[in-house]
Amino acid sequence: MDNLASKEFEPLKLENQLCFTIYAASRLMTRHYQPYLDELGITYPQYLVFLVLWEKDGVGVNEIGCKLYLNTNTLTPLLKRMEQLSFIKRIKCCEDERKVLIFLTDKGKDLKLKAKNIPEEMAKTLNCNLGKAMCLKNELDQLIHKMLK
Amino acid sequence: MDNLASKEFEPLKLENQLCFTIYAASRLMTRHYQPYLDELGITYPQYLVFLVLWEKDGVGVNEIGCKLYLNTNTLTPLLKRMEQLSFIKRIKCCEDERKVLIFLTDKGKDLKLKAKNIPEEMAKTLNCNLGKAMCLKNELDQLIHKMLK
DNA sequence: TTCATTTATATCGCTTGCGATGCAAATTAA
DNA sequence: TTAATTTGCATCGCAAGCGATATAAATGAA
Repeated sequence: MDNLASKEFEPLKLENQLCFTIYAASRLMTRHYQPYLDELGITYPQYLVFLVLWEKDGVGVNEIGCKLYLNTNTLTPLLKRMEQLSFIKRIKCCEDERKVLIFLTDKGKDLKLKAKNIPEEMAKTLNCNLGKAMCLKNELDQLIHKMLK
Repeated sequence: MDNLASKEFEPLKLENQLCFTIYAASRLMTRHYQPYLDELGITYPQYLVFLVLWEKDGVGVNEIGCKLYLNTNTLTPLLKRMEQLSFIKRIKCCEDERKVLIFLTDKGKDLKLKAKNIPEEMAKTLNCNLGKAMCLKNELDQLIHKMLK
């Protein structure tokens, strides 16, 4: 890290941008998942919605949004596509007619089995040690926490 | 990190996904830049193109794409919008008529001065130590390197 | 030279992502 | 109870991203 010691650290150089590294890592990660998700017939953001629903379904749109930091203007069309693919059902809540509850269909539930090995595959292909990955995740979580304030 | 020690580490849990953390950090980072970029009248991906061009302009579309890991199908419309805003000029290369060289206009060059303090502002608002940030960046660069192979 | 291949960029269609806005149901205040 | 406000979701419009495909210029092979 000569850049740190050197007096000519250039803040506007691309290679010094943490933000760009995160941005690039995110897009490359999505690409890296794609072949595996293609097999399941889903996209990466849809995969994230599944991760939420596999833990607990019958939740409102906004509850999914809170967990993924996504607004309804992104989620509504995304969820409609997932419904079109019959992975989920969108059902109006009886107690509160404003709410739309999201339920997994059998097809959606079954997908969990097919997805089971994806994290392992990722770790393998990225030659990624679990401890190190969780450490990196922790650093990023701290950054996220600062940005949410 | 009890998850690491515990036998019930659930690979499909959202909170255990490094990929999601990177994805979330990327989007939140873009949001975090937005007020600053709004002042300049540019978007975040456009800012990245500027970072490339401020270092060296008169480059081909593909050279920008290599540095940002973006393809021409993303860059062409993006660069056309930047030209519409008269930040850049797209000029056919004489020696090789296939190439389109991207040049900054004066307006585009002047923007560098206005952007000068953005990295510093970011570090400040994120309460981010330079050494730690570069360390995190280094970790992510290693991950990126694995995904590019 | 002529035709096939490669290279550089562009076009098309689709899915995010999100600001601005709309709308109906629920809640609160008066 | 009635009106104002809040809440939850949807719609619209635009800018990325990107796979698939197209096109024209350059290069290479015959």
